[in-house]
Amino acid sequence: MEFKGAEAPRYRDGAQSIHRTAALLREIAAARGGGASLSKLSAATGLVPSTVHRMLQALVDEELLAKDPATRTYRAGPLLYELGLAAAPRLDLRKICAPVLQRIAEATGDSVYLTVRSGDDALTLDRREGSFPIKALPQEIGNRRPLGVGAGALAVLAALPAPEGEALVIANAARYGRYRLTAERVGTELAAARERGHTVSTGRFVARYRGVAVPFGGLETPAASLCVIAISERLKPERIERVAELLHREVAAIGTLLADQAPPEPTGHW
Amino acid sequence: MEFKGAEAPRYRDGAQSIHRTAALLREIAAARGGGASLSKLSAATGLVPSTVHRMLQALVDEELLAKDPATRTYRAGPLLYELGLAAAPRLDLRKICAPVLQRIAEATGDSVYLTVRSGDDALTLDRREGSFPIKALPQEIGNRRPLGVGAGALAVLAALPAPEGEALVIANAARYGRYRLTAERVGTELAAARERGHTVSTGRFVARYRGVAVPFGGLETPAASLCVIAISERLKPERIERVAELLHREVAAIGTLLADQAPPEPTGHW
DNA sequence: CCCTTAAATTCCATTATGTGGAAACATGAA
DNA sequence: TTCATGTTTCCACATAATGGAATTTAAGGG
Repeated sequence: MEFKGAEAPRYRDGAQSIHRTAALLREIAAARGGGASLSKLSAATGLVPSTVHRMLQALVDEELLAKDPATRTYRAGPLLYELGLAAAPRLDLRKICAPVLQRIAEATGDSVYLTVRSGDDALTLDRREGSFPIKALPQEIGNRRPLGVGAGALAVLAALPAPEGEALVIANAARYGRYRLTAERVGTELAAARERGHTVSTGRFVARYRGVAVPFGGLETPAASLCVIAISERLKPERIERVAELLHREVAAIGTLLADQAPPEPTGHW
Repeated sequence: MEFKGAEAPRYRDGAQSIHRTAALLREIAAARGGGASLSKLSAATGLVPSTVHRMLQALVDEELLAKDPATRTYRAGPLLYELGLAAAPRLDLRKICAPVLQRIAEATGDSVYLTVRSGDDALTLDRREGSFPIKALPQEIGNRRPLGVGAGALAVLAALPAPEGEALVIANAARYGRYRLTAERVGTELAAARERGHTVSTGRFVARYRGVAVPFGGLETPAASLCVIAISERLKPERIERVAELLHREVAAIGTLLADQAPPEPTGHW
């Protein structure tokens, strides 16, 4: 058995299949909207199509994934939902931030995103739609992308201590190409974001939308960000500033909410 | 490689590892409270301990599971939660039933459970606590057990067409031993439940609690049940009848809610 | 405390299992 | 139609997963 793709086997023992399976699952959670095709998954994981096909079939058999026969795309399946129920987080950031998202959506009329770090990825943890008729919904709840891709995911990086953030940019270097980015570029943006206190999306990947995000957490609590996204015309420079200020105020509010909540439980994840 | 346990390889191709992994994950979701130990998982899956150990380690590496170092038990990990987010169900039974559970909890003062079918298992989809100080909380959200074990899971069976229900009892025959049950016994209880319209737990597995459940769904919508659980003293025969009537009324209410909702989407799961 | 038992973990020779190349088969575009 | 792209099946091969045995660690019991 040879390796086709770039990633050398990062882990030790006889568990290649489990690591490959996990990589596939994460990759499927990265797919927007419709789901992921076999060839996309093959390219993204560096596994040959026949292997991916066989694995996907087994995962569908187990209902970990579901296959749309019309489009031949794969998406997260019922068993994943059910297993997720059993993994209720200790610190339910989604619940805690729900009223905050609501408030921002009402105040701005635009879409609001809560993004957190998960390993090398940014994860869309929650979303609220604003009242403005043209919805900017580039991300679904549960979607993943490399840290640094887009305003929300860049702000998550900015929530981390600088050395850690930069290390993650390096770690993700190989993945940025798919988003028309480079590690250098992300590094520069990250530094700029630290200066400014907020991020603005470059519109490099999704042209018609623009986003503003403010980081929070990163030490006791997970690195995260609040992000407002709208069509570009609705986010001209002067409004960006106003939205950023609003987000900063709400981040402060979350800070006090978290201080109340978080009894430093030794066990486990957020 | 030989097979130690009872189950012969149910699936075809070169995907043993994926099926074993899925079995492990399901088994961990079956564990109450603290989590599952390696030996329990080994026994439950029929895999030798060294194999289970290696797989669990890999799953923990991937954060699909988390290990409590103190008790050396395994439970669902953060990545499962995150992947579950991406698998939002089309028909969100949990959301739809939320107000119903709330109402029942307030009316009875006892714990209320929403249980659904997932393959050969019953799955605790949601729970609400009543005001009575002694809480009957034998199940956590996300917990699994074989269909037929306990009032709620027996009522789920009763929601299915009789032949299908009986077939599932046969399919689960080998698993009932762990719950001090037999397929015959479950079959009898199931028949009785169909007569009566509701189930009452025998208290065979959890002695100090008693439960009453009423089935619903099973055709267009997934087989499910509403269940009220309390300490045995609070569920004497005459109160059981009154609670069962209340549950029947609420089941009817769900029926109309579902009729409004469910646009028969061809794709996928509930 | 020490002794016994059970469970968890590591090790490693063996081979069943997963692999990936190649070829067949679909699908959709021009 | 033909061509190009993506999906699926097939199968000989060698790697990766396996499980028995040995070792280590923890949990009781007296």
